[in-house]
Amino acid sequence: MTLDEAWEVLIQNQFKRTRNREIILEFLIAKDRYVTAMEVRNHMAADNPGVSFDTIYRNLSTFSELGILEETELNGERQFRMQCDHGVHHHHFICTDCGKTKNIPHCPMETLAVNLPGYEVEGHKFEVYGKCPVCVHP
Amino acid sequence: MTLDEAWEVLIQNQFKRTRNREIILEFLIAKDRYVTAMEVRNHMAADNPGVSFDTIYRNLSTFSELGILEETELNGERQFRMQCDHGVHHHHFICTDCGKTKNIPHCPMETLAVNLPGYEVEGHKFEVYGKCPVCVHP
DNA sequence: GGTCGTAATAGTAATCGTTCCTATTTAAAG
DNA sequence: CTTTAAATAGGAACGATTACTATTACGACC
Repeated sequence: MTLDEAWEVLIQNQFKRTRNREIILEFLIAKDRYVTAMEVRNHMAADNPGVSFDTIYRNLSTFSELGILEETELNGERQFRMQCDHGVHHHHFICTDCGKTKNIPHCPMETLAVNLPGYEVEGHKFEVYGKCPVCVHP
Repeated sequence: MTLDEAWEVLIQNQFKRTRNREIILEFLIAKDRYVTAMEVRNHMAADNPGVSFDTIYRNLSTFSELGILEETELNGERQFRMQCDHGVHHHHFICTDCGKTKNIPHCPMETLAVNLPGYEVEGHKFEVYGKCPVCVHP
């Protein structure tokens, strides 16, 4: 998702255009991988040393709810990355070294739901961890 | 896994037979679902009100490393349950109401690894969330 | 451009789960 | 029974996240 597309969603939902949000979005677009709130804070500190964690978490959560970001939980931390594939359902391989992700378009639920009769499926999580080709050969 | 099987593994690895461990194991066998450290503590308090979280986490971690327990991360918390299927690789449906789990013997990695050329897969996580048949009709 | 109402924020405190530390206790081997 | 190392209690410390409140800033309207 591009910066313009993200702002379009935000403005459509009556959110204001602030410098903090601009910096957060630019950072996430540039990174193109899962980042922590702390990483966002460290990057923001250059422009706004007094930024509050409240601001960071509130905005990241908002972006996530609006589908601008994807969110996961890794090593006991919330992690965020730009929405890829324009919101089309997918999963990720996540490199445990550099954090880079690779899309996995295939979803295991397609072939699995039939095996849960009587159950009401609400969601699922599928992630593959390991080393990406770059990090395999250091 | 039964209590006897768990103790067999522990004794083989030179761990001592303590009352704390007995209570933790009995609790987990009785529950047959993912539980938090806090739930373990609350149950232990009846027998041993002064039990320390250090003791609980240390033992749960030990059990997990020895394959006596399975561990996952749910809602930002570590959760533990008895090893099922005698350690044969599997996944879980987890009921978001009662916490009960249902085994999913099929693993999506069987059909997927081929699509990650050059990548070194180290692990994966696959969980399905929703309501079990009992919780669908309250 | 100025004013106004509300969203957004900074700064800080509080919470929660987990881990660390150290003196004491206990299992179990001799 | 003694001995010794493992196990534990109790509490402090930690890191991530959330909550609170006074202040600031966006942007709609005039």
